[in-house]
Formats: sequence, structure tokens, C-alpha cells
Amino acid sequence: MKLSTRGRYGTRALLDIALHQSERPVLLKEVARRQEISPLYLERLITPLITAGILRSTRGARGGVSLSRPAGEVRLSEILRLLEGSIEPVECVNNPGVCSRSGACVTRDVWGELQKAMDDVLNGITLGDLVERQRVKDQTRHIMYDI
Amino acid sequence: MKLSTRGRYGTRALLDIALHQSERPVLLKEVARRQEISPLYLERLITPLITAGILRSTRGARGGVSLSRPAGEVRLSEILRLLEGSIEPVECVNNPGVCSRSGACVTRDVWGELQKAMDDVLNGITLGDLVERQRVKDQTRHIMYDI
DNA sequence: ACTTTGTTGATTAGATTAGTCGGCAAAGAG
DNA sequence: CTCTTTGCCGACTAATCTAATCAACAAAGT
Repeated sequence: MKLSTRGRYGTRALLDIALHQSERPVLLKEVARRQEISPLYLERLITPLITAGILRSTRGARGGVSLSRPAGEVRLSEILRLLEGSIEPVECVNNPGVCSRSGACVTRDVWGELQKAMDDVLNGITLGDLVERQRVKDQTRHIMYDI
Repeated sequence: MKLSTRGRYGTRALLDIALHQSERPVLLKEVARRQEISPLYLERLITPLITAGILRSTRGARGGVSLSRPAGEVRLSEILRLLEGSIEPVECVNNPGVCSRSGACVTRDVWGELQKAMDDVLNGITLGDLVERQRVKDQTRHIMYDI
């Protein structure tokens, strides 16, 4: 029941890109450095996000990547689905055909409730929320250091 | 973000044992047959549950396993913790030391919320609840066939 | 004693994860 | 127009985890 590095790194990378948006695209190399992720591995992770249209990329000098939608319109559930494949705890919940017991199985019902609880959390948080939280957090920590 | 067969088979096996409780212990071989789990693999899965004291085992002829506590006192969260190791989506939530960013990281906060939502579901359901649900479900399905 | 049933440690095939590497493709800079 | 920058893509790999299997042993009834 663990998230892989794909989900963790990818989410952090997207947040980093959202935080550093400006007129110019953000360099993947810089994201990788700031987030301490291997640059080569980061390219890997970013690819499905570009294909899905969450990010837009520009090649060549002064290139990089940028969000193609407002951060407030990108849900965490969507990000994780792209990075991890799916967030279901078991396959039979969304695909009853994989197990002949599905109809009579109460453990399946429970995994369904578990998935719903997870979906509710992840649908309710957008990349924009993360950006805002990060700004608040950085400010609070800054004040703490001042005192 | 998937449960492994350990969590899935193990939960089903425990439910099966709870449903078939009587004066005599339940045979693992029978559990394995009913749940279509390899008998050899099932022994594997059952071991930590015995060590943790959820199940009691009796060896020899007429032996088997039985619940050592009332089913209503066994929470799903406990079962999964024993079978899967833990249900945390990332390690840093419960163990901030593994990452130097923990203090400043808002994605970590989100994974914490995700974990809480999962814990709430799994703490709120006991093996006794599963037994009851299964009985209701079987009855409903039986009536449906009658009509 | 004999049989049944659970216990344990070793072993294994296959899948998944977390990367790395090399070369290609586009696009701005000079 | 060609050079450099930056992303794109397919192949490859080491390490780890999963899902079993097997053989030998350990109790406990019959």
C-alpha cells in the first residue's frame, strides 16, 4: 500500500513547476536540482504528464515545461492516476470481472469503501491548493526563524 | 498503491475462519479450498496473525486455527498492518527523519491526510462487521435466487 | 506407533521499481 | 545555416519484492 517514487517525485516536480511559473518555461534540470531528483529519471516521470496535457513542453534553447492549465484545475487524483497507473487498492473494485467472487465478496465492498475515502481526499485537493499551502508554510517557517 | 495478495488473501482467510467457527478449530486446508488459495501459501500468511495473537493454533489431529478474540474486537487496520507491514502511503509521514524535507514539504502533509482517511475507514470496520455483512449479503442473494 | 495438522527456513521464477545510457528531434542564438 | 540547448524516446540493467513451492520438523490426538 505504498506510493512509488513516480507518484512522490512527480507530484513534487509538478508543485515545483507551479511555484516557479513565469513568462519563461521552467527548466527540468532546475526542477531536478531543487527537488533532488535524478534529471534523467525526472524526464521519464514528466512524459505522461505532457502526453495527458497537464504540461506543455518547449524544446530547444530557452525551452522547458509549463502548466497548460491553471493549477487550480489540476486535481491530485488526476496526477496520481497518470503517474501510478491507478490508485485502487485492488483491481476487482473497478473491474469485477477479474474475480468470480466479486458479487458475493464483502472484502471487495470494504476495499471499495477504502478507495472512495482515498478518492475523496485526492479529488478535493488541486495543485493550486498545494501552491497556496506551500506559500503559507514557507511564510510561517520564515517568521519562526525571525523570532 | 495496491494491496498485495497477502492483505487480500489474509483478510479473506480470517473472514472465512470467523464464519466457520465452532467448538472445533477450523482446518487451514479447508479455508484454502473454500477461498481458492494455495494451502502452502496460506500457512505463510497465517503465521504473523498467530504470532500477533489474533489466531490460536492447535496442532495434530483435529487441530486447526481459531480466533483468540471475539471477531468484533479485531480491526481491519490491525489485520492489514500485520499482513502488509503498514498501510502508510509514504514512509515520511510516520517517520519524518527519512527525508530532510519533511518539515517544509506540503506533499507530505497531503500524504498524511490520505493516510488518515484510510485509517479512519480501516479502524472503523472489524472482523465482526465483515461476518455480519457477509451473512446479510448471502441471505439477500439467496432470496434473489428464490424469486 | 501412526497419522494428522501446524511451523520453519531455504529456494525460486517472475514482476516491478528505480534508474541509466545513447542517440534523435526541435527550436532559438549567433 | 550551423551550433547549442533542451526535451523525446527506446533499450537496457541492477536491485528488490511478490507469490509461491518444498522438505524436514514438531506437536498432539487415535
